[in-house]
Amino acid sequence: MISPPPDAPDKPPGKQRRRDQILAAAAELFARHGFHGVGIDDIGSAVGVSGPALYRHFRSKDAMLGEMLTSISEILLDGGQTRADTGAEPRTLLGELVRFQVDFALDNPALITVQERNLGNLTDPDRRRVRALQRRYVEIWVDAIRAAQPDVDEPAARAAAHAVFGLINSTPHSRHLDREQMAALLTGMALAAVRGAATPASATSAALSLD
Amino acid sequence: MISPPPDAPDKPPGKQRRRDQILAAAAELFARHGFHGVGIDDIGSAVGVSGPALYRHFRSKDAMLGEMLTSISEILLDGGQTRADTGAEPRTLLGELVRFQVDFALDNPALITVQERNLGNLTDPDRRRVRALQRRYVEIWVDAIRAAQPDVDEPAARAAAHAVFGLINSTPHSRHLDREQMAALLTGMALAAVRGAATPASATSAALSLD
DNA sequence: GCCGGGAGTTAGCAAGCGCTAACACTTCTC
DNA sequence: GAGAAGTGTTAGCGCTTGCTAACTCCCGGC
Repeated sequence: MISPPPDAPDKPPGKQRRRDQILAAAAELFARHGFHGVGIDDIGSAVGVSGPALYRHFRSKDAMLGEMLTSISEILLDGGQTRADTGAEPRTLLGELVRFQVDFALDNPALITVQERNLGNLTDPDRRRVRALQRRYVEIWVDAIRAAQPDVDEPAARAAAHAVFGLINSTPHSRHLDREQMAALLTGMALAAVRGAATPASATSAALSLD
Repeated sequence: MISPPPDAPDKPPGKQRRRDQILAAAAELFARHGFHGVGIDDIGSAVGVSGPALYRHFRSKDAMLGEMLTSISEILLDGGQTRADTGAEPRTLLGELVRFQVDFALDNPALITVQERNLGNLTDPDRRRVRALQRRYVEIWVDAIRAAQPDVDEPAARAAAHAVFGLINSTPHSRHLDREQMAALLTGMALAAVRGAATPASATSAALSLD
């Protein structure tokens, strides 16, 4: 499920594959039933081993969720950062960020679902780590939005970023379009929504008027 | 001898108040920790009673979630249906629907969160009921979107509706604006997003161009 | 003044949970 | 070919969970 590993950590490659396989299965189950709704045995049998064998690869069930969510956050932050570092034109950068988030959400629906729903099930240190990474990712978006639309103040841009995430991450809940159509639709809607975040007071009446 | 099974929501008003109080507390807890992450004792102590007292009001913990989610879905469907029945002009109706959903999300963040995250924890019959109600609500939106923008085909309109729900329901995750500003921002973004759902193939390039 | 039943209490059960212990088998390495 | 390391197994522990049982208290109606 994890499309590209963030980087190849200096672990034995065979063991790393097993870990990833377990994490992918766990992500699917966590997404469907929630963290506490999934047992160790469920995860084990999903990868063809039974129960406690997982403790050869992870210290605890909490550690699985922790590693899952930190790796997602690192992938997103990394992807966002490299795109921001290109110094592209504001509207182009915004389009790139949207595309990136859309692609990730479409390719990893289970991971997106887990990240949205199970942040509260992390241990305190893990949650702090993930929150910090997420905050930096949001900051990239806030800067990009404000660069493209200077009339949006910072709190509004932050709220707008979260709203756009909600829009894009709605992917797992609707599956009636093929991938390319869905990507195009979400990209178009997300960019339009960002434009709609400007001058929110008048946006409503403008939207209600006929064009 | 054995007291009657308490599962009739339309009974004495005093008892009804207690039920609602319990459901509100449970919603808050379910939203924060997930269904399986909350114990009967947690819910009880949140309303000032301890543990098994809740079984005077609900048949089971599953029944609490079931009643919670069905009542949300009924409220949303009802609100959507009455607005659709006014026969208002398409763009006006769309604005009304957006406003309605925005208000509900801003006023009931815990309920919105539970509905988004804990549908999978329902019993099978409850889930079927909730799903049916939700489908009818989405259908109202699909019709409204297509009435306002006939060039959007039905599957795209359905996906767009889900995306707009994701946008609006992102409310619980961002709390840096006051209620009115937040409502205006979300309304503006949602309506812009719906407009952006038209002609998705060209929307991306259009959005990337300078205005 | 009693009494029937709604609403609460504590004790405790059966099941399920995460996790450890002890052991078995395969695969490198020297 | 022996040992180490890695990956799996089953048995079972201690704890928590949802829920029931048995009992108490309060309160309105006759």
